[in-house]
Amino acid sequence: MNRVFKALSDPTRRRVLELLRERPMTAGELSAHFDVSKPTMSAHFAVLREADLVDSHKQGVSVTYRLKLSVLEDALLGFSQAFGIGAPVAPPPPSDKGSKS
Amino acid sequence: MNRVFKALSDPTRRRVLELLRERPMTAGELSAHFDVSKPTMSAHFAVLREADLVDSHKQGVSVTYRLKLSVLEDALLGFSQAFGIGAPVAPPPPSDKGSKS
DNA sequence: ACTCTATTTCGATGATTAGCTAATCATCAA
DNA sequence: TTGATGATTAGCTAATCATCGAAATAGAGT
Repeated sequence: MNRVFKALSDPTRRRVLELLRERPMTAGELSAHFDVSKPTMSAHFAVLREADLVDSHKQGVSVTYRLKLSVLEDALLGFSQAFGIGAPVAPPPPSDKGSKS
Repeated sequence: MNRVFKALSDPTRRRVLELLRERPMTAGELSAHFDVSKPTMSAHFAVLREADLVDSHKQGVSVTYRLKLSVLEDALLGFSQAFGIGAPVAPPPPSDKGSKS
């Protein structure tokens, strides 16, 4: 859990997570959004992987990263609750009937 | 906001915030909970102050630290919402019946 | 004015981190 | 097999960080 907060302490990594929120992306695709070298981005990815905030799988020649939302959720919500902040809404069931998004 | 996450990235500082959640405490009182030197604790306090997560005021010879919950709230909730996690707690205390401070 | 006590500031040190370039690995198409 | 492309590893530097002991600052009480 410390690793999660450590991972979140860098703006570049937070931004990566935000990008990944939309859709899974490859390393190169993600890197294109930042003004740093590929190796540097690769290191950021490693930190995020270490924290279990993303998973990666190789597809042919490229590596696709995917956000593990539940891990982020658990860390943030867990911490928030310790402070009485956050009566977290149940993430999975939007408890809405009929309509879809 | 980056400062907040940086501040949160250290376990000692997170623990300090948790202690402060219960009640305001003096620097010495807080330090007694940790196995590090006073100067080190003082540095941690400075980081928390920088992040605006606590405020400090001197009372006689000692310094009392108080958690600024709303700042922590805004940071955590703001970030969480960007991910669709957490429909946070009800908005801050709607009525100020204490009218203290 | 002196002397406690509480806290912070002042260097110093070892560890970690983000960044780079160059090199390497892995996959795929000729 | 060669060549091209995507990604990571290796090796480095500079900056930041957590930590310390010692010294400086600030009140309170004598």
